[in-house]
Amino acid sequence: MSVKQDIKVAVDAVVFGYESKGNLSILLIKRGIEPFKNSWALPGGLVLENESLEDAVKRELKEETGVTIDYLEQLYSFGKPNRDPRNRVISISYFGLVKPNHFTIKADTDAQEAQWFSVDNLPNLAFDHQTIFEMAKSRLQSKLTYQPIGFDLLNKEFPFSDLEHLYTSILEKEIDRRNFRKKIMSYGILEETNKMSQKGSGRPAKLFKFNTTKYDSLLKEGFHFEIKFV
Amino acid sequence: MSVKQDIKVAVDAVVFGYESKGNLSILLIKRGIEPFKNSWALPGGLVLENESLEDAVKRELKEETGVTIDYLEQLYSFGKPNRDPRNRVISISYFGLVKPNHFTIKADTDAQEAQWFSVDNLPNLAFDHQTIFEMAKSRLQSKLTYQPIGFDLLNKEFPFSDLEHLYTSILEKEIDRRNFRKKIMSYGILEETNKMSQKGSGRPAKLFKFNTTKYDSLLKEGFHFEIKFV
DNA sequence: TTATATTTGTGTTGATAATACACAAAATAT
DNA sequence: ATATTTTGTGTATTATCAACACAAATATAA
Repeated sequence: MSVKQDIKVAVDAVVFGYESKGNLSILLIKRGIEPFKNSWALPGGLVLENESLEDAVKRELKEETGVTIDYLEQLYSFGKPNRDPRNRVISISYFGLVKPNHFTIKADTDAQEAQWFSVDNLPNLAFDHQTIFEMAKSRLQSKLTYQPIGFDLLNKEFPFSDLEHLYTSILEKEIDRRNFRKKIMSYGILEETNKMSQKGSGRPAKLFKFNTTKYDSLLKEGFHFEIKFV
Repeated sequence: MSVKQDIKVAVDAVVFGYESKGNLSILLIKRGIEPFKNSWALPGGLVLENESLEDAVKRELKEETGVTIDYLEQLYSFGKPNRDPRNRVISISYFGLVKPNHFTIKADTDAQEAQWFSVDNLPNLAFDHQTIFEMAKSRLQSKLTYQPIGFDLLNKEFPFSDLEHLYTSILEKEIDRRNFRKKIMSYGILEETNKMSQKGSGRPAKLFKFNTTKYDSLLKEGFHFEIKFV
């Protein structure tokens, strides 16, 4: 019983960016063709015959947005028969993070419009992209608590308070600043630089950087990153 | 630049079963055709045009093994260009659990051979199925610690020690029996029956059952299941 | 220039949860 | 009847979590 199968395979990416003072955004592109022409959608597209899924996402992101991705992992695969009105398309979705110094959009010739949208002010999204976004947001929230991915949303050097604000705004919870700092510091994965933050109203802050090497070596010893809240 | 895409979409399932005293197994089928003819492989196959991914897994499992699944979730999608030597096939893999009273294999007319294999004595697997299995095993190990899925590997009523052995053998770690029991009991998700285990050499044990309703209501109050170890 | 507002930086204490630890009771097998 | 296996249970110590407030450094406004 061999059935001729005609299913298209696409990838889509939910790419998060974070700016100081609680502004979490994702990258969207404006569709140039039907269906959902002129709607906003997640960047992505069909996988080519000879590229891996991850290569496909990276290529599409480059073509459509020009943004350099700092962290990428597979999210989930969506395959309901009618998620695309034309024909059957299954989409393997990816979860990405971008540091602020990589925010700049330079779309290729392929260029539809690409733009950052604050997550709490999203336009209507094409296809089932709203569902995909929601899963990505919830993945982001839960990952923050057991993996130090927050640092992939901050520049290499950052004041400690940026990390605080990142956690409170993304998890939508208050934290005790002293306990939070004590906890993070106790892990020894932050390295103090001798620089200070410049701008800003208030006392200047020391800049820290995340020490990847240290984190990796701790992992090998069975270290377990975990941030719980009130 | 529209490229004609010809990629096949398949599903595969890593289905775990657990028997008393530390025997963790997965379901495999013997392939009837090339490539990898007569090799063992994960149950699965091509997705039909009009069925969802999850329906496809369930159908394949029924056709190929006849086993009733007690827990099913998506695992990961594998899409390297040459994972199938014939043509490009991406596989959406699933993670399943089966209670002992559903172990019996009754393969359909479709029937290749199907069989349970102890996880520490697996044959060589077709395609990249070894990789898929390893990811599933590691998912099982980590899920055990933060979600009460162990109960989907036990019959409805079970002696407490079955749960103990399940944890120690799957996580390959020793536990303190008293502390483990104290912890699980403190959650109030186990209900005591008035039955006792019969067979077995040693003191008979009370039988418990997992109270799904209670667990669900606790979840709503922000309850967080967690089992840590030495 | 003085006062006000904003943000950074820091310790201690009490409460809660995790860990370490051993032996008697009930059954089966010899 | 004796030995073996498995179940069932409590306490004391230690580590972690949670609650809590104020001074120092700078920018802004009066």
